[in-house]
Amino acid sequence: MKISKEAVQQNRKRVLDTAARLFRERGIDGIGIADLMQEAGLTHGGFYRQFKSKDDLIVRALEGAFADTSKDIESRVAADDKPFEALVRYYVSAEHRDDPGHGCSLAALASDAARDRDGDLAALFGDIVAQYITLLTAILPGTDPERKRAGAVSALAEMVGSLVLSRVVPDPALATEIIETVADDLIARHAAPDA
Amino acid sequence: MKISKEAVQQNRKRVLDTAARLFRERGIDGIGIADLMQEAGLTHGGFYRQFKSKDDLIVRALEGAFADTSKDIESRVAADDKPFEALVRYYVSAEHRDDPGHGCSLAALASDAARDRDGDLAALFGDIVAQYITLLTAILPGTDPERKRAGAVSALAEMVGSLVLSRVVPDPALATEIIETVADDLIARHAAPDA
DNA sequence: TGTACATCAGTGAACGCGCGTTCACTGATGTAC
DNA sequence: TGTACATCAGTGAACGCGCGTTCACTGATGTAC
Repeated sequence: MKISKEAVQQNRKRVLDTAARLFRERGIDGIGIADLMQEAGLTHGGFYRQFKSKDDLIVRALEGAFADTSKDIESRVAADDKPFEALVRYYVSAEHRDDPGHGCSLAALASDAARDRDGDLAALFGDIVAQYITLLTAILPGTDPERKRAGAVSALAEMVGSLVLSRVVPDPALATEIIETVADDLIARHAAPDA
Repeated sequence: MKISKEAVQQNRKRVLDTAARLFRERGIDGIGIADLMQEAGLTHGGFYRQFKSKDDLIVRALEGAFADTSKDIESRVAADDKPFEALVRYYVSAEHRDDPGHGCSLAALASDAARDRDGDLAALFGDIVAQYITLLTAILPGTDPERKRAGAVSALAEMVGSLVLSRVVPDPALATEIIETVADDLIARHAAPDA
């Protein structure tokens, strides 16, 4: 059966959102087209009328995932008079750690993306890193632009690293210690403008 | 043909070393038993006389990988009068970034390991994280044990994060900036004992 | 506005390939005498 | 020390399964008149 134009758009969006979540939760090789389409309420046969290939879907879905995360972050940061602190508390948190499907793609898929260096995925992740650094540079307290950018780079590394480590550690006490220590450390370190 | 006991041990070690390198270079799903055995100079049929399954190999190979990395680190750190600085320069370096096959398993496979939370792999990675933190706590300058441990946790997050980010970024200038900024930042931050 | 028909999003069976795993076989090793 | 034989690491073909992808088909939509 043919289907209305609105239904087509809804279905496409549902597939993209489902993919964005499942790729982050299970890894790119951890979810197949058939299962993915079923979770989106469709059958696998129709997939190739919407996307050129699985690789095509991967890039489009993760572009969407990053756009969503960015919007999330910007709305939280804009509403706060201590934007850097707000960002850290949001990013370096048990909630973010425990919900990779709706969190930062960088932390969820970085080692996968690092492996196809020449692909579109690496290009996308490179852009994501650059945008995070720009955002962090903008909201870090301080006046010296060079020091702010350096602070942004090392803050991003520490944020992403803490999430990755906290996710890999099975011991809940250690996982919690990592999150709390890093969040406190980042906030304390950047509380005052550089003197 | 049967084979001498020494040859058996050599073959087994060659398979383990090859696996440890290829898993880190290509990811756990990025290398199959047949290709792996061929790279080790054998055929795939004999694999199951040495290992129970691919999962069994994964854990044993990465145990070996971590033991090798530990030995590497300890020899460099012991030979230096500024052990923390030596560790950072070794870990957060372009050489380490460009040779994942002989580098830290945490940075190479963290997002993969994070996904099978209940498996033996997660247990192993949890131990690795705990050991890194213990090592860093021991070699960090300072006297307050609590502050040293907190410094170790956030230093580890920053080190692992910088490697992961630097590997995912295709732009060489940005990749270099990440490595250099983080190494300098960590060393500067921990140059003096806590006051 | 109503009717006839072409379009095409989605269905479900099928294909080909690569992977982890199994198995009958080989022949050098190492042991028993 | 030398000989006969059992062992078993490694070989290569084969199996079963899941995956990405293709394709003939369906039938509601949207268009042409």
